[in-house]
Amino acid sequence: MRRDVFQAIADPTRRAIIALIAIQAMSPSAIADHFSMSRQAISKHMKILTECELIRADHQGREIYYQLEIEKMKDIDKWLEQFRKVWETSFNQLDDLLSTIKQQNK
Amino acid sequence: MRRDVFQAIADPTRRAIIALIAIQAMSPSAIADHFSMSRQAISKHMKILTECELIRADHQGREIYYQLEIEKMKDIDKWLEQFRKVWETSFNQLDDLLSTIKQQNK
DNA sequence: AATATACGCAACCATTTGGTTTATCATAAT
DNA sequence: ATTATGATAAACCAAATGGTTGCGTATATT
Repeated sequence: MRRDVFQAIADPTRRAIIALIAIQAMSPSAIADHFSMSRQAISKHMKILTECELIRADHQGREIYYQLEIEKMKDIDKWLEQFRKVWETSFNQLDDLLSTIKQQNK
Repeated sequence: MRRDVFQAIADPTRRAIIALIAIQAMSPSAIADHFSMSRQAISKHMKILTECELIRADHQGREIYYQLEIEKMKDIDKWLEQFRKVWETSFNQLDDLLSTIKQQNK
């Protein structure tokens, strides 16, 4: 059972959950109200998100407030970093220019 | 069959492929040499990456060179944007400070 | 003390995923 | 013309995924 950030954010429901609790910590039931899905299904998503440490559980009485672990989101950013170098320089435009020249010389 | 960037990068092999061809366009066979996996399996990954427009096929004779569509990678960056706001401000440190104060007041 | 609420776990199920092997097709080389 | 090479497609399979329902348990409420 693979359990990393990338697999976690692959599911659209989980991405929506992340966006929800980024604003404010929420209980599973409260989250479930936002989806047409059982509370148990949400619980499973919360488990996956917890396992890859994208969220943290904060027990308060019989309720559990899940909070986004924003630090972990940076993992995605870190992975993107290598590509950001490419798209921030104008390599692409340069490529396009070069192939245009090649075409013209034919 | 869902086919979006997030589902595409969920698989570690596909992430490795993306990193490979980011440097230089490559044929499926050349890519397959980097993995202990059949050429056909790589082809399937290329198909998925193509379907979500993360890569582009460049046919040259009987070979196909796959190239990263760097623009599409920005989709991930765009999604991250909303969270970047959170981690770039010092909300987290503030939270930590507040809970420390709460602890001390007990 | 009895009841209601919030939650997670287990068992189950259909579908998807990620690989395999075999077959087919197109281009290149002999 | 024949053979070799590069690639996809199809059929198949085990495992993972994403949901369900039913149940047990802890905490609140009455």
